[in-house]
Amino acid sequence: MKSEIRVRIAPSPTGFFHVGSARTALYNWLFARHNKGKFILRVEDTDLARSSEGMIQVILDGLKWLGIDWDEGPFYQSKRIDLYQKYVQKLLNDGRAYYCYCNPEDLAREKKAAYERKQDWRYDRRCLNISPQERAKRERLKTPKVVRFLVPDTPVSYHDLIHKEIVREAKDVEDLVILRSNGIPTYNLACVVDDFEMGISHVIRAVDHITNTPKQLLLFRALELPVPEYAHLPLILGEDKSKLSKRHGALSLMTYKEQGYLPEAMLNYLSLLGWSPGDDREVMSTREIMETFDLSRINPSNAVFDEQKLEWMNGQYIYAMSDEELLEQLSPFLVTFGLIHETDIAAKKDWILKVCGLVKLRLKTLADVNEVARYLFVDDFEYDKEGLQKHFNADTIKVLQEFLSKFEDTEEYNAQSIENCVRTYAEAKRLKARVIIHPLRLFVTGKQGGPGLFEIMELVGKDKCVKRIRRKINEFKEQHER
RNA sequence: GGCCCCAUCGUCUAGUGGUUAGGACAUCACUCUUUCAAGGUGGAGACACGGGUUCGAGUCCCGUUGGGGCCA
Repeated sequence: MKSEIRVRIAPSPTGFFHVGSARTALYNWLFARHNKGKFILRVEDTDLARSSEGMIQVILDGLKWLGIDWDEGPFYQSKRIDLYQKYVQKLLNDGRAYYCYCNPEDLAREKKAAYERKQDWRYDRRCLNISPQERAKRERLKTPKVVRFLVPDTPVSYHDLIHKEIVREAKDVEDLVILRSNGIPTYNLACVVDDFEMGISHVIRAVDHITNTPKQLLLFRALELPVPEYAHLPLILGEDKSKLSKRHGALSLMTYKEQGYLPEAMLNYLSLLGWSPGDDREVMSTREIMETFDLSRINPSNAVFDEQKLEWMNGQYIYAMSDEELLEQLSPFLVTFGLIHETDIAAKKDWILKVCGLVKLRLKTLADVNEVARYLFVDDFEYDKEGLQKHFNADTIKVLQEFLSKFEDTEEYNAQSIENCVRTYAEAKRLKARVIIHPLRLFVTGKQGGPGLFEIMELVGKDKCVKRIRRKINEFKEQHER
């Protein structure tokens, strides 16, 4: 019987959760759910100076938004320092680690100088065989000391689930620090201890950690602990093709939420960035993705985040929603853009539902509603400049003025009656319907395009339509009477 | 400077020795429409390069180039 699948994500709280970290979380989660395993959340916050409650919250919020739930944790490394120290002590006792009294600034300087001379630099183990007298002296002077791992002189190799065989020569691994002078463990040590303690079966992380893996493997071996499987995911790159970082502010997960992207669309898009189901499916439900997901179908090469495709995918999801669902998702945006008061939403529900049906196809993001449908809600909207050039002239003003009087006289008021009114008027005047429709649309909506004009006018309401048309007519007259 | 990872249309990808190299986004044209979108149809667009291996390489091996990453 196969033992339980247990995976984790181990983000460090930087106050920023970008789509790359989100994708790593997603793949771990998909893998766990697909295999009926456990997904564990662990916060790597040993770098105390840089983490805070708020920064951790950003990550939790991001995961919750995407609908990624975890089975255990969050565990905080900052609360497990004693545990790590115990393991460090064991390595020390076994002669697999040693104290190093070197001044970090000195080493950094040496290293920098070496790089400037275009030379490689590795720690030379100068503290490994320090004399007892020297050691006593340093201890007496309370010289800060770190613990270094004594890297064995054997090559390390392992089978990466995505990259196949990976081999690393011992000479290419330096004696890494595992415990800082302040008693805080470094990343690699804490990671190994936790992966063991938490029973992690598969470490699925981004490829920028691939160089840490041999070090961790050596640590596992020295500690005589079982080793998990490894899968190193390709990186998500920004448009400049560099690794995602704080610099790519736009690629913060929550920015997408604010811009009106749906979590399902984001999840779907992210799932396809580095993985594919093997056939031509693209728009897939989370369940479908979960069922199909397989580590063996991950593409090893880095991928550029394509915002346009995300937009397209989001549009697909919006279009697939029912009017009721859309209303729900859209409401906060309507309020934010000042299109409606929160308190009026319930009362106007039926009307908004109709609006949803009308604009659904034209929304790529929820935030697009302000641009696409503003005129349906409020009177202060912009008039398309090019449209005005085309239709804001004496001829159309004359036509619309005549039309307006007919229009005001109509008794019934719905899309059908409006259309009848427009078409009978056009026929009577031997005009093509579009000669009226185009300027009419511009005057009522400020736009040259959009949903069917008659449906729009029904939703805007007769009074407002009349008011808007008249406003434009008067404006024209004022400009030309002088 | 050392080490590591990667390499199919602009972008995301399918391809696992024999394919007219397939799909999606974006793009262009046509179509539909009162218009804009969406849709439909069609077009343009890729195996980085050089050596091998093989009857036959996008597919396997080596090198070059390019891109990316890591080095408390």
